[in-house]
Amino acid sequence: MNTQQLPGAIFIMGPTASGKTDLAIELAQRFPCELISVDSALIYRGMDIGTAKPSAEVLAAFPHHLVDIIDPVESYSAAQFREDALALMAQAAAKARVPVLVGGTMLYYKALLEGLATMPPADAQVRAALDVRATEQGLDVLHEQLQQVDPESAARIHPNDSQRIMRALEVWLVSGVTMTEHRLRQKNNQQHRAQLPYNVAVFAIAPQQRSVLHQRIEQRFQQMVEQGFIDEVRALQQRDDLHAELPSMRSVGYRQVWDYLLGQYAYDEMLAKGIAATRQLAKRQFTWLRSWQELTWLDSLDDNKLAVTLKTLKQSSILQ
RNA sequence: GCCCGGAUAGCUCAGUCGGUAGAGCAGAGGAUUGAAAAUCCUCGUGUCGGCGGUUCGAUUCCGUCUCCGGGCA
Repeated sequence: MNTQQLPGAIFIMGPTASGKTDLAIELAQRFPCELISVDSALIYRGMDIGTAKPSAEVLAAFPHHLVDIIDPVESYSAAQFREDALALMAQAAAKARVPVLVGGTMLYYKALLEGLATMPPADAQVRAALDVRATEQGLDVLHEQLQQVDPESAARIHPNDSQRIMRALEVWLVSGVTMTEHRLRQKNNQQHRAQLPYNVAVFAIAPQQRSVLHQRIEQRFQQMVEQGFIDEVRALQQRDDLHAELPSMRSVGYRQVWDYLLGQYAYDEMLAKGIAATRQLAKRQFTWLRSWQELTWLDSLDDNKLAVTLKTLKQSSILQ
């Protein structure tokens, strides 16, 4: 199949604080498109400052899908994202608008592009039980059990990787089928299934110098604090249904401010830890980006990046 | 001015009964299938403050100087 007959789609990836949103908006000003956020933190309502969510004004002028879609007590997933994004992309294409996926949650892009095995979703009760066992018996016992039921997953997953050990056990407990088997079935089906039915242009935007990104991250964190980030977290903490273990409250910055408000460390320490956590996030995002095939790199500081982007889009026939 | 502590990795500090040193944090690289802003793995040579002395050998002991704490005047 000739990809150029397919509807176009644009991915704008990049580490945090690289200017992804600005580029997306410049595109939205120039041709009909639908902005779809690819961000595991922007989904939460009431988490605005610390997630660097575009302002209400910007969102009103340039609506983003998948922003403010759930409450911080709830959780989302790569699988839900895939489903939501596919539906939104189809809607956009039906209106002859180009879907522009913008954000830094790289697993979401991967799930969208490559699909996921058909495995059971998270099961709160099973997870809670596994948590108790991990605390009482130790992670080793869980890893040993995984070794018994699914040796291939056990070999792949490090004995310290609590989250993956528990997920692999959860999949087996809930479905009665090992994760290895689920993934095998996916692999065998994949050949018969269509790829993502879009002609996709992938961009990665970042400053060329890591030190520049680090400066931007530090500045932005300071700004967040000046704009009332602490109060935002305090309000979340005052709700009696939120706690530090929730995915939402584990987000970069929120976790550090949460602990600071509990008196676990001093103000300066909180700042330093919040900034460091953001730098570490950016580093992990770079690891994903480097391993990505076929992407066009844009320098955040390059004044011509919009022109480069438009040229690339024309070359790949996404724009006339 | 005198007395007592300090001075070791980017930061906080441990240590070497004399054989040139190691943790945490930061940083770098990697992994990543329903929590992913999550979770996890790997990576540690630095005039051991300067100069001199003792010694086969000093970051370690001695002297002296500098700087930083604290105390006494």
